[in-house]
Amino acid sequence: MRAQEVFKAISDPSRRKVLKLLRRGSKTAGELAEAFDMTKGSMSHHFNVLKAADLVRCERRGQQIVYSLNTTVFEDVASLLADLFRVDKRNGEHR
Amino acid sequence: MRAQEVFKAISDPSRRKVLKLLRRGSKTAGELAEAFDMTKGSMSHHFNVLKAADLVRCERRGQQIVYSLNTTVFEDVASLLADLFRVDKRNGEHR
DNA sequence: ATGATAATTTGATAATCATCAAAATATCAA
DNA sequence: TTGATATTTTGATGATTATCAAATTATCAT
Repeated sequence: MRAQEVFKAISDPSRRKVLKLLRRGSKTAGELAEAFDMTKGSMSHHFNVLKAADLVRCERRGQQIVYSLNTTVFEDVASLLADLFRVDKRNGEHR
Repeated sequence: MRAQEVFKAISDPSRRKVLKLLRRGSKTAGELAEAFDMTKGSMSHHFNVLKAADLVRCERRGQQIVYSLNTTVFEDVASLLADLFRVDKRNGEHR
């Protein structure tokens, strides 16, 4: 997993909203786009960022493309965060 | 806690490196800056972003300013992430 | 007060990012 | 194959961000 791509992806509020919408189950690109006040082109850009971070999966179903949450990445992100905040007990405070 | 500011803050590799350096204990602005290939002014900007997100605390000690990790935010971020990925069991998949 | 050191702030510039409108691709249905 | 629908891709633009150099603030020591 690329920390860079994951953190960048979730740093945008629109993309976090997409993730939240997907918690209830998969949705088509159009259904997701309806929930936003921006063009489908812009939404598609956000989908790409989320895909690059492997936070969502997508699958074509006829004319539409169905997006779903990739929950397997969650553990990776969680441990990465834990790592970031894990205090090293061996060394003390600054003098 | 502001999700926006926290996620933006940790989306930058330099700032994540600062957090990692602080795991071992507090450090002065100068000590932190030494570990990077950029001016102290730029580092100061990054410190400000981390402070705005409440990820670090700082305290003046004589001529220097000592930064330290604020671990209390960690739980907030963790639960925010968990929330983001929590799958809602009530509703099924997309038809 | 003066000079030295540590750090921040400011103003400018270059790079990245979000967004839009329009064009392109893919699938379906007639 | 033609038209309609769903989505993505492209090219351009404005906004945000990272960075630097220089100016500023704060503290200490003399």
